[in-house]
Amino acid sequence: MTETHAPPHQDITILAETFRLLGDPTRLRILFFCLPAPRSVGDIADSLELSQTLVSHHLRLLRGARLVRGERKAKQVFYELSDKHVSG
Amino acid sequence: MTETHAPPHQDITILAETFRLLGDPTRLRILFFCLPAPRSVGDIADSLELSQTLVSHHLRLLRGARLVRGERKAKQVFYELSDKHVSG
DNA sequence: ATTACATATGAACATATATGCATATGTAGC
DNA sequence: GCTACATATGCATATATGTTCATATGTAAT
Repeated sequence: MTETHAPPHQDITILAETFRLLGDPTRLRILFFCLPAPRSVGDIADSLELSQTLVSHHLRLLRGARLVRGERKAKQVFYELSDKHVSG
Repeated sequence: MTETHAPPHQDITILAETFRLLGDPTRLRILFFCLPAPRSVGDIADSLELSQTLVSHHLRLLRGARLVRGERKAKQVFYELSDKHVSG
């Protein structure tokens, strides 16, 4: 029985939104970089050779979609993927 | 050993491009609709209440990324997901 | 050939989005 | 308090992108 019904609009919306966020090379690089371990904004910017501002902007979007989580340690904020089961 | 190296630029580019294409609700709906069985352009347009032109444009993008494959049967063109192992 | 039907293509346009610049906010030490 | 460092935010902008309209291409029947 290969019956399949279209997913409800809301699911489609959320799915598409998630894919859209993953659909940018800069954001993907940021995500991969944070995959092994939490990284500070400055570390991300330096390592990926991106401006601090740009990284912050992208992190905001990723945060908004709960793809990433930021934790403050003194002056720095370390970001990690919010789905813990992904990074192990 | 949780060592992870960043994927090469080309892989990132292709991945991001794929995600970008999936990141639009209309295209997602089209893909889900073609998931159970090949569908003609007209069928897609009617069923999803989209203009024929719009469907064609989106199908072109999906074709370009080899996410979808179109086969002509007389006047109609039927589209299916190109990765056969997905639909089974 | 002409007509009808199905799909594709190109141009135009309005909106979305990525990026940079300037600046604000937060944190710690003097 | 002030200064230095790290991150975030708002505005401006150039480019990308989704959609529509008009039209072209392809296919089949008369």
